[in-house]
Amino acid sequence: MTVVSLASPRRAANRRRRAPQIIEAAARVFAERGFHGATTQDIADVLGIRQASLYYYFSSKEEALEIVCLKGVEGFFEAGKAIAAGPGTARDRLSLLINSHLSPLIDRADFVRVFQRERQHLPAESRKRIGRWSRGLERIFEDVIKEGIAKGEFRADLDPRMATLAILGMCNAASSWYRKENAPISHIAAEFTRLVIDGLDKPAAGRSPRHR
Amino acid sequence: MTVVSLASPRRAANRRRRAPQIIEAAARVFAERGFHGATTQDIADVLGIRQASLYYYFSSKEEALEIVCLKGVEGFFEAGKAIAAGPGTARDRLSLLINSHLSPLIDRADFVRVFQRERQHLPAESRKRIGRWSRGLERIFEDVIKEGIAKGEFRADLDPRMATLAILGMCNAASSWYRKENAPISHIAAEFTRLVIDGLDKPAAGRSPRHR
DNA sequence: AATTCCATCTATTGAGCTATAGAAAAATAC
DNA sequence: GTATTTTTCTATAGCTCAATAGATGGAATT
Repeated sequence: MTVVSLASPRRAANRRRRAPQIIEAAARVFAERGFHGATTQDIADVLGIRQASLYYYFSSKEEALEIVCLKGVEGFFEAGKAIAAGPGTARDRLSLLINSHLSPLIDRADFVRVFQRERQHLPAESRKRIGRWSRGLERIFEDVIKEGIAKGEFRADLDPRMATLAILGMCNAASSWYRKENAPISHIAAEFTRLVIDGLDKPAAGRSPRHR
Repeated sequence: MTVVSLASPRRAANRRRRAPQIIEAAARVFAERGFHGATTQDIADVLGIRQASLYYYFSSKEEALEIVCLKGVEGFFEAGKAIAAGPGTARDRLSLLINSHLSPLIDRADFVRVFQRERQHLPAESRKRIGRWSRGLERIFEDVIKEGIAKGEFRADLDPRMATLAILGMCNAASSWYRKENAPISHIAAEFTRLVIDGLDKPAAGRSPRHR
C-alpha cells in the first residue's frame, strides 16, 4: 500500500510563497496588455522562468485570469456589507463605502484593474459568479443612497440608480489614473466624498455649513 | 500613357457606403470582445463576407482599430472647446460639457467604448496622437472648474484635478452600462450635472435654492 | 460587344500561441 | 548518501489567426 506522505510544512510553505508570485506576475501582465493581448510567455518573462513552467501552477491561462479576478474582488463585498449594515448616517456610511472601494488600489491595483476590465473574458461559469458579487456591491451603494433619501438626508428628487452608477463609475475610474496622479488614496477618497455629498457649488455666504 | 479614369460617381458612392459599414462592424466586434479577443473572421461574419475581403478596406487589423478610435473621439474635442470658450457661468458650461460628453453614446456607443478601452492597443504613433486629444479634453474640463473656483462659483477648497477626474470617470463609465439601464441620455446628463453641482445632500429647510 | 474596373472570393503561407509529455535538476526526507 | 518529491526545463504538437496572391464575376464605360 502506498504511504501518502503528508506535505511537510516547509514544502507547503514554499509553494504557498511561490504561487502568489506567479499570480501577481499574471495580474501585472494582464493589467498592462489585457488578457488576450498578454501571452503566457510575457508572464514567464516577468518571473524569469520558462513559459511551460507556469502550467505547474495553473492549468490554463483562463484559470490564471480567474484567480486574479477573485483576488480583485475578494473582501470588497464583505467590507461593503459590513459598512452598509453598520452605524452612522447614510452620509457617513457612503463616505466609508467610497473609502473602502478605493483602498484596494493601494496594494492590489493590478488585480482590481484586471477584475474591472478583463472579467468579461472569463468562461461563462466563473463570469456569472463574479458578476453576482459585482451586482451585489452595486446594491449596497444603492440601498444606502435610498435610505439616505428616505430619511431625509439626501435630496428627494434624486434618481438613486443614476447616483449609484455615477459614484461607482467615478471610483472605478481611479484604477486607471491613480498611479500617474500620485495623490494618496485618502485624499482621493476625501475629495470624492465631498464632491458627491456637497457638490462643486459654493454655499451662499452667510449660511452655516450643513454638517461636519 | 495610362489614362487615369476618374472614379465614376456611382462607384465612389458605393465605396463611400460600404467602407463605413465595414468600420461599424469592426467597432461592434471590438466593443464586444476587445481588440485582441476579436478576430477578423468575427468582423467578416457580421458582414456576411469572407475574412480576406476585409483587407480591401483596411490594410491591417490595427488600422481598423485606429479608424474606429478616430470616429470615437472626433467631434468630442472641438465641441468641448467651443463650449468652454462660449458664454455662460462655469456651472452652465460644465453642464453643457457633461451633456456633450455623453451624447455620442446615442449613436456611436461602440466607437466610444472602443476608443476608451482599446486605444491602448494602438501602435505607438497613433496612440500618442489620440492620447493628446484625450488630455486636451481633460484640460477643458479642468479649466472650466478652475475658472468656477476663481470666480467664486465653486468651493475654494476643491481640488480641481480630482474633480475633473471624478466627472470624467463618471461620464466615461456610462458607456458600459447605458444600454442595459435604458435611461435616456438627457436624463443621465441631467442627474450627473445635478449631482456634480449640488451633491446628494438635501439643502437644509428654510433656505432659498442656490440657483436655477 | 469589348474592355476596364471594382468588390469579393479561394487558397495558402507563415508566424505565434497554448498546452502537453517527459526529462532534468533542485530541494527535502530518511 | 540514497530515495523521494517538488519544481523547472526542453521539445514539440496542434491550432488559430493575420495577411498575401491571384482568380472570378458582374457592373460600368466606351
